Amino acid sequence: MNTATDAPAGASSDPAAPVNSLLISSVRNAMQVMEVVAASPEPIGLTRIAALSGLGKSATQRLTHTLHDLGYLDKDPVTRRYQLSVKVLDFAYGFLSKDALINGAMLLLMDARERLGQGVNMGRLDGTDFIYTVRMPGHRLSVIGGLIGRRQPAYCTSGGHAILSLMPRASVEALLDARPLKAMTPMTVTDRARLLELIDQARQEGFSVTNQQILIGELAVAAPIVDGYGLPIGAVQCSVSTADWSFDRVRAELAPQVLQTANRISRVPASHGG
Amino acid sequence: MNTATDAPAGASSDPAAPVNSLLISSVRNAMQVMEVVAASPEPIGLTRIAALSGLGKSATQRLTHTLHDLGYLDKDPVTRRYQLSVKVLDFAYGFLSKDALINGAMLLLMDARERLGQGVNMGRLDGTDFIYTVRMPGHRLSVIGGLIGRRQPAYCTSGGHAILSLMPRASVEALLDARPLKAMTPMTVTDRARLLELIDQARQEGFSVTNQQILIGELAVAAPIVDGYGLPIGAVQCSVSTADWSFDRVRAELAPQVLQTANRISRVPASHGG
DNA sequence: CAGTCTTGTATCGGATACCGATACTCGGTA
DNA sequence: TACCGAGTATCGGTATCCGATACAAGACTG
Repeated sequence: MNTATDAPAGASSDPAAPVNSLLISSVRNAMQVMEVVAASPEPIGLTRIAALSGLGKSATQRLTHTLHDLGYLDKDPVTRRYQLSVKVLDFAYGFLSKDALINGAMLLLMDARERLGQGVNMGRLDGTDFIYTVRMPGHRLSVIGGLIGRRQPAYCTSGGHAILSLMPRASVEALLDARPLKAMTPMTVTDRARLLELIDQARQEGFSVTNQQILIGELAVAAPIVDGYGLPIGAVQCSVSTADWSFDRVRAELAPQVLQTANRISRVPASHGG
Repeated sequence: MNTATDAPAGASSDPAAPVNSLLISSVRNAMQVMEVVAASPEPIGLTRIAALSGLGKSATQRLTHTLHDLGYLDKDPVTRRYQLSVKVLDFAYGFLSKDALINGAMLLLMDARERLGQGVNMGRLDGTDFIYTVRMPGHRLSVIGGLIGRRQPAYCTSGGHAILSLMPRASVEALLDARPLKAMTPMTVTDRARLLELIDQARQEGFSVTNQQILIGELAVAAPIVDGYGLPIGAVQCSVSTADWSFDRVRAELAPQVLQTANRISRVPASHGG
């Protein structure tokens, strides 16, 4: 019974070219489970994983079992809840260790931290998010929770503004329209036009300073890193507390240093894909 | 308890309990692909992935396609080679952000870095490896390549010795026997008896100092972190260059501080699973 | 402590969708 | 031009997932 007429129904609707390569659903499902577990703020049980991932209980059971067996999920023997295991750091290491930008930037970031006396970070755009790839914590607690892989919506981070400032207008607008602009704090700018202004300003000045957009009491400054063609591939970022810093002082004292560091990284020979 | 009466060889084979839950092979395969790509020192093509993972070309094609489509693999449009994408950092963040030990230790590690004037790290055991979970780079280049997720055989790292020193003798021997003791440098101790001595010494002193076991020119010192039951759950580690430090000076000046830091972390209330 | 609910574990069979085999496209090379 | 190696695509058989279902084990109620 060759279901000749039965075109590739289901999700992908492109009638023209649903070529070979449909997705392998179990992989999709397994990754879904991994993401659900990763996103859960605490160890998570089977039923909950099934609910959040939209998979059936049986499927979830086999998936968790498989992932546990492969060593990617730890399972509390008494509560039977799952969480990610250390093994996922292998992927992080695989990524970090061969990313040219990160390796080229490390020393310059360490230098910058020393000169600034503040923690500095590096990150890049992924979809509509700004995601941290390097964190150099400063001398004091300051920005705790400074972990690699943290994501924040690009529109409300200085790093996001810095990168967007060197992207074509159309891409910027597409990103802003891609999802609703939610306020994270009472200070968060969610007005589309105002955001475009801020991004324009960042383009003119070479850096972006944001005021408590993500977190009350946090000022952040960032400058874009560019590749050989002048396209933005990341940003250097530094955040400080309003307890110790004013917006203007950040602009005057930190911004130039952050900008300089970003420029230096941009010039590191093989930092960019080219 | 499956005492080693007669383990029927072959694949799964445990005659008693081949219960439900066999592994989902596509997931196994997908993860295999991810690991191969992660382990490859440079972007890697389809054929090579297939060869290294032991999968067929068709299967590999669909797996890479799927993983690419899901956003876990980046594909160079011209060379058609794959590498891990930033997205894998989501898993790292998912793990790091909810690991109690890491969160509890962060501030103390920053403190330690400041007091020592040296970079400090934290890590734990995973299988036979010591794996870094926190890296606080020091003021100078010193140990570059200091990336999260890096693995090293436990038997030739100070962190490994520190952790092993508080494990039951049988477990230690099992670990040492689990795989051949290879020398990473001419200085690497690969004699089983000698390793046991070093681990014993670490137990007595509370810390372990190693001399160029992994890398020529690198001295390292580490002390174990314990949970409420006195069981080792990680180690604080610090490595310095033989250019600036002697073995004895590390013992005299760094070891006590490292030990103290590890003890402090051990006492952080909710740092351990309990 | 019995009843009830919720969560995890297990089994089974049918339809699905993986994977092996095979062939085509495309660049680079001799 | 012929050759070669790497990536891409198609197709069908059958191994294998997943839905449906039922059982076991705590947790909470009354």
